[in-house]
Amino acid sequence: MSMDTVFELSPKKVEYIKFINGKNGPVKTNNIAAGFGVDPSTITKTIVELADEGLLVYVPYHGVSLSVKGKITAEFLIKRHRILALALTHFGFSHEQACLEVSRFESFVSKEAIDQMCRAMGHPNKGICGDITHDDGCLRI
Amino acid sequence: MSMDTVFELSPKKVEYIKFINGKNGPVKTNNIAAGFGVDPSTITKTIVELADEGLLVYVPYHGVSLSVKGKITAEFLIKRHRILALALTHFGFSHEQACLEVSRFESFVSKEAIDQMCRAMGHPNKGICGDITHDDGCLRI
DNA sequence: TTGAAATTTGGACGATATCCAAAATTCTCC
DNA sequence: GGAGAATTTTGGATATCGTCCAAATTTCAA
Repeated sequence: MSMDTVFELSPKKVEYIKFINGKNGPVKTNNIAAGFGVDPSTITKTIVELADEGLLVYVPYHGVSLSVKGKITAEFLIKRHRILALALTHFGFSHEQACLEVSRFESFVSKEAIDQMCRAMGHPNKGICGDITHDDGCLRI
Repeated sequence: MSMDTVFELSPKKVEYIKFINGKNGPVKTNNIAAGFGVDPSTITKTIVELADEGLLVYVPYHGVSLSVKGKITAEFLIKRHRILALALTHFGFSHEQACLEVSRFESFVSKEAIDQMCRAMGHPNKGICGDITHDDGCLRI
């Protein structure tokens, strides 16, 4: 996964990363599975992939946490969601409508586009489903 | 395919429908295949699916044309692209940047969202890659 | 009419996401 | 500390999407 494609996660992976980010400490497989109404084995398979991509620290049978890279990714995913939803409110969308609509397509929007929109909106701090933070979303180790 | 999901076409199908829309008369398999740099058999398989969905009139070995439903769909797809690209220019995107970015995610944006954005922009007639037409995108037969 | 070109068919693959059943592991309680 | 319960993983299967290749079919053109 190159620098440019770091955030090209599938929609489901995006949701899982955000879910894990919203929990404290290691998250159990059944917890995620229950959160999305899917079989635990589905979660196991996906978290193994996310761990292989370096986004999760996975201890089999004990749960997952975000790696540093995963945390930075999660922060970008949240910012992306909030910037896009905020942008839609500029077109008269209600908060719910904006959130719902953005969830349909956010996974396919590039970091460059988000940066541009963020800049154009003057780096807003208030999103419609939470605050917006402004690190640059790039991982340097 | 219900009324609500008429426009839930995959990204590739969206591209193929737009491509066929841009040609006069029946379009040959090799023409589409060359346009996208894929094997002709890939096109055959996809156009059979689009014909099954009622969007194309397909005469094996002789080419495809848009059905009435396909034409209306194509017009919506084009409008969606142009409305979204125009919206991005409001955030400082260049025309090329906007077009390119929209092509990443347009397939996942609902008709309702486009209607809302179109309304908010005052039903603009000038898009950035062509004019915008304002039928309602619903097929009634 | 016959060989070349175009097209379709059938089979395969990889990626994504899902399920189920069986095996493995961990936990809990006595 | 052990036995049974709960959790998790593994392995296999399915489905969709988009793709390729090789072989068969059909059409076209000289």
